Amino acid sequence: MENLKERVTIYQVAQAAGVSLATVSRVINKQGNVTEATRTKVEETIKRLGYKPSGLAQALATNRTTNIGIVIPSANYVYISSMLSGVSEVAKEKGFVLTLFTTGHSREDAIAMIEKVIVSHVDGAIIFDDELDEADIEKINSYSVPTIVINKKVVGERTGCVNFSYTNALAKLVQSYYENGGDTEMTFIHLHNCGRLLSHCERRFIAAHQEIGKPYHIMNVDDSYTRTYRDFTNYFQNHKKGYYIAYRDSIAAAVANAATDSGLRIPEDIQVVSLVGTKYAHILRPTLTSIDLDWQEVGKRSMYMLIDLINRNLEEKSYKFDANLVIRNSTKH
Amino acid sequence: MENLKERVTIYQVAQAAGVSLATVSRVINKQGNVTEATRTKVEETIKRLGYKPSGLAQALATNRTTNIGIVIPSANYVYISSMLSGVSEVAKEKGFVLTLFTTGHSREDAIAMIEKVIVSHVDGAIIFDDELDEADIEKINSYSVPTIVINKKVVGERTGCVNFSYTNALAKLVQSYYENGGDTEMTFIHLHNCGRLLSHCERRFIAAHQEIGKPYHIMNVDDSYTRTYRDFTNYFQNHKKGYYIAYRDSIAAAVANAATDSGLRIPEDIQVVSLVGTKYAHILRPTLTSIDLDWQEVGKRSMYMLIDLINRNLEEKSYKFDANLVIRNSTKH
DNA sequence: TTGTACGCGTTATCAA
DNA sequence: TTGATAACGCGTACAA
Repeated sequence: MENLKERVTIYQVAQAAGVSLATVSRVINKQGNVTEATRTKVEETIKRLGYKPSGLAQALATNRTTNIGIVIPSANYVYISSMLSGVSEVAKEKGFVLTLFTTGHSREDAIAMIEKVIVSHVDGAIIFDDELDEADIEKINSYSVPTIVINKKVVGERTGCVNFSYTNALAKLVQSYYENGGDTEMTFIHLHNCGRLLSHCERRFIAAHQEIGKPYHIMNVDDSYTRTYRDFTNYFQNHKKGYYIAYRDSIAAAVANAATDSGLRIPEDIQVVSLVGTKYAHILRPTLTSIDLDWQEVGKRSMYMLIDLINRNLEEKSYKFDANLVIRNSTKH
Repeated sequence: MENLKERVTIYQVAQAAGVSLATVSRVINKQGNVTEATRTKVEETIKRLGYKPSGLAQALATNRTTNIGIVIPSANYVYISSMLSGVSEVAKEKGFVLTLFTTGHSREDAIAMIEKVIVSHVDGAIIFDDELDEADIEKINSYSVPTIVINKKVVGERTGCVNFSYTNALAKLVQSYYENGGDTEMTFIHLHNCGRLLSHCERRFIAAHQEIGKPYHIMNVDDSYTRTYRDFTNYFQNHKKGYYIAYRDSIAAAVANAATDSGLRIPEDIQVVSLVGTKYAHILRPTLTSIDLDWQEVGKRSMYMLIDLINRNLEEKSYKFDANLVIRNSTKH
């Protein structure tokens, strides 16, 4: 209420400089039609009074906030912060500021965040949250805030999207595994409530096995390095062979470390794959076979597309990133 | 300009509901003094028209944005995003939204961001950027936006701070190294332009050696896993022993991996320490001796303090986190 | 080149 | 319980 009470307004500047507030406004916005004399006079008083324009009032008057809303899961995953970093870099370059809307695991929460985005008057939004379905996207779209949706195919007048070929890469992985004489059954590590990307992969994993009539396993684990490490350490007491597909590097590392620490060899006894690979996939030892994607690039591209969307010159409203399977030391092939 | 053209205003709701806009405002803000009949009537039209209040106009009228500005380096480090994650969690719990101001490596850039923070009318700010000095903090303070500064001792009427005991932990590390019969010289890995935290540590490292009259090394490296790995791989051709102190996990891992891949043993030949340890310090193999700090907790605490500061009931304006030296497998002791 | 007056979408203070 | 009306701080046609 009172934390900004002494804010200097444009009106006070005008008065102190002996001009009208319109003139001050012109000086601020560097519009022409101001004498060099008055310009310097105004600028001097601005300095002297320590005047800063109110972004709020400017935004209200111009209907532009130079704010971009970004909706992401609150989970502190490396690939998410990489993406954010990419978005942030481009936003900065283009003079935008990012407002963060983090979602929890529930759909209600995600919807509540969408509401906040609408209320917040952002110039555009990037949405990366698996809980939202098309109806929700429709909603934000109906308020005509330009939106780029990540990992969901949806385009519209004011909507574009960025997608990945994860499931294809995964299918290829499964296929080549058996073509190369894979002998033990593959196990997909299921995490509860970990979003659409993972569940799509799981479905594709199952489908790929059904197509070729091979048996497979699904295994439930908590989304935590520590607990997964503990669970697999127990598990490896009785299981000395296996091929495990984990969601992300930390989970895969938990499996790999549990195996190594249990005296099993990678990849001879145990093979591990990380679905969402980050730079840690090649920093960790053994290095992890993973499906790689430059998430920073995903963020950048999304932001570039959003800016084009805002300026109404986005040609291709859909973009697809290739996720590449990179074989490293945690698998035989 | 036109991306929000069809925004429904409170006035239109009032007209459609056949009441005055004051009444609508009361309904929105759930203030009493509204008949149940008119309340439902208004709420119905709000639904029907899909009205959403404008956060901008609300903020302008109330002088409260429910936005918190957070100034952080653009570097995509794990500890920074952990911190951000902590801030974000508390912000969400308390009904605030985060606006991100990322700074580059230059001081000018950091100052420009401070300007933006002031313009943006946030209710408070958390500043975690090593480029800023006290004069800059003074400045933001003079605009009376409540501020929590991380990693810089500065308190004031509307300013608090959160600090760490990194340098103490580092001094202890050096001391105990020589007490335990450390034989090879210690090498501090210097990164250019990597902020105050690192340079403070470096100074403390040097001082600790000078106090006990021991020689030491400073080594320059780029702030990148790949390049550091490459440089050390070359370096280890001619150096078969050493104790290296790196800024963060990735850099330490680069040294450790380069050593291992060059056929050297850790910790027998090469010892490595990570200054800013994150969860990867114990995921990586060998596990890294590091100075640990719960950065998420740092973020949380900062946000809690900021909220208290905003509400004018922050008792202790300075808080210090203990950074703990954790010995793991990358060092002998 | 400069100033006047109105609009942006709310909240809040008074009257009614 | 309601409804005018004045802020909030700024941008901008239009007039001077």
